[in-house]
Amino acid sequence: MIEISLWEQLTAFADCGTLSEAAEKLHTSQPALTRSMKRLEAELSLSLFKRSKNHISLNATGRMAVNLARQIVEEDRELVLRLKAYDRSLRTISIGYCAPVPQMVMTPLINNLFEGMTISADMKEDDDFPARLLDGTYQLAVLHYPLTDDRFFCRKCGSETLYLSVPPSSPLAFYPEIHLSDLNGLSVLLLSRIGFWMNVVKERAPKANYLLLVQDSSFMELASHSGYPCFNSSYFIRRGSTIPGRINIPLADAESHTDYYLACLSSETRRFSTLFDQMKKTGIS
Amino acid sequence: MIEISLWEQLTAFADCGTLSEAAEKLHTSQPALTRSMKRLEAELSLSLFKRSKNHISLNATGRMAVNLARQIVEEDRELVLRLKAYDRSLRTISIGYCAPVPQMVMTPLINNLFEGMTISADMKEDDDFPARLLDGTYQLAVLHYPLTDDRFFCRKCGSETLYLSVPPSSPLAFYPEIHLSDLNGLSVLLLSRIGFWMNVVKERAPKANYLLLVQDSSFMELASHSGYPCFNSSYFIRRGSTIPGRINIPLADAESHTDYYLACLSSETRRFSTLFDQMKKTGIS
DNA sequence: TAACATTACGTTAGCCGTAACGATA
DNA sequence: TATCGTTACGGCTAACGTAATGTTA
Repeated sequence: MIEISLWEQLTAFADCGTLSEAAEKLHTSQPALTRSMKRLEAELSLSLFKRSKNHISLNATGRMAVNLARQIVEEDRELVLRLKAYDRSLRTISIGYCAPVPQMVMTPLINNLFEGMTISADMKEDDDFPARLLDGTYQLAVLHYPLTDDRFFCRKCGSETLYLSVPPSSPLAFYPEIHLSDLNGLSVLLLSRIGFWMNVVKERAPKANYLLLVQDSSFMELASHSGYPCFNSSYFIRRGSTIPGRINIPLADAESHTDYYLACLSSETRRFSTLFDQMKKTGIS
Repeated sequence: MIEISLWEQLTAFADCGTLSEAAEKLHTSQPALTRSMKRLEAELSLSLFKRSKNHISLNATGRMAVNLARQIVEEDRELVLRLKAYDRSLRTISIGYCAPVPQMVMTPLINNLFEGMTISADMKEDDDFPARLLDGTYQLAVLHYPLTDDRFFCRKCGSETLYLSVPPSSPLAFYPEIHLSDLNGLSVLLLSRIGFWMNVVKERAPKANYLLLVQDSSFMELASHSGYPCFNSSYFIRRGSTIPGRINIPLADAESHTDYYLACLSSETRRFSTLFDQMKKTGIS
């Protein structure tokens, strides 16, 4: 069995061209390399080099050995990385959220159920969530569309409806319902981290002037003290926590309502079964 | 960079279940293994084992590590084998012959052209010769059918016709030509190593009683001193070296005549170009 | 003469095996 | 009490670095 370090020294020599240079690169001495290469040849019972009195170079077998050595050295390196990634994955749960409300609802639940684990949450458009589940970036995903592929376990876990929030003084306040396209040309307050909702509103009202706010507090302040329309959610309205002095007007667009779906890999169904159960009971609404 | 020996010791432990048993299997001591496994964990900065005071077993990360370790240990082992095979392939030319005459003609040529190399020759039915060229078992093949696939370089290199050889006293001697099927029911002398010809005669005269002889000398002795029919070849007849006291009768079957084709991998065309040239000039006939 | 590979040689660090220890079933 | 894993310790060898040697461009 040939040790990785020998293969590594061989590839270093191939990269450098001379033993001296390779020795420097490897932070070792030239004689040490000479001996290693001889040891390698001895253990293989193969000649890998053409030697003249003060020059050494690879022969055909040696060149092939370098090709193979590069592979196994790289594999050894990757093995360590994969193992560390696996180990980390045992201690962390990464979740992709397509919208803020599911995260608000689920975060305390998950912290409770998987105590001691590191929880990492992403919020973004959920186009690639299936791929992220497959490649292990996420262990859980909340999407606004169901996954039917049987590599996944997927269940509906709630729904949410968007409303337009305006002061009673606003011209929009007189309509019984509003189309998102009515916002074109208007300035609209919007939180920046709202996942797939961002796509919805930008697609339906592309010509609105969106005032993007990173912080909730800034958003609330502006919403409370200005006349700009903004969005509210059935989740907050249902809980009576609306923006002071504003009314919520239904949106006519079908896209303003969505169902949410919780998904994991089929192979991990059992690991997350309690979470799925709880979400079925409580649900997002 | 983790050395292969450490991975190897890990897999040995996984196979054996206890360090003591693994130590025995590896012809080393138990404390040595304890230290190796601790060193492995230290170099990875990962915990791979659940330890109680007098028991040690793999944790989840450890089990994953074993899976990966098995792979790389196996790859290291295979690397050595592949390298040795490659080295040997540089010093040897393996040739598949579908019949004895091409071998007789080409052996001196090849020994001459590739002096110092080990020449290894196979003789057998040439069904799988293309596959053998592709997988590297053969560098050259002589077939009785052409290869049109452009992964191969293939040229006609001669032909041969089979005759029936009988004493003048034989009842068969009166026919101007004979069908192989006429041999059904008769005893026929046959050399055992005749490649694809064996299939030809056994297919055309399946009910003949073939007296298989391994050695040329035995065959010649019996052919000279018995009345059993046997086969002769245009190659020998053309050179006047027929069996004493026998006549050669043409065979009516189309299969009694064949063309020979010399083939190598397209990628090796240049390496063997001189041989192809010489065979084009001299040819088998 | 500068750069390179190899050989010689003294040193040392790392690994091993034996022995002792502690824990468990 | 037998088995197992860990720790301690002393010894040894394999690999190292320095220095010297020889060769080539």
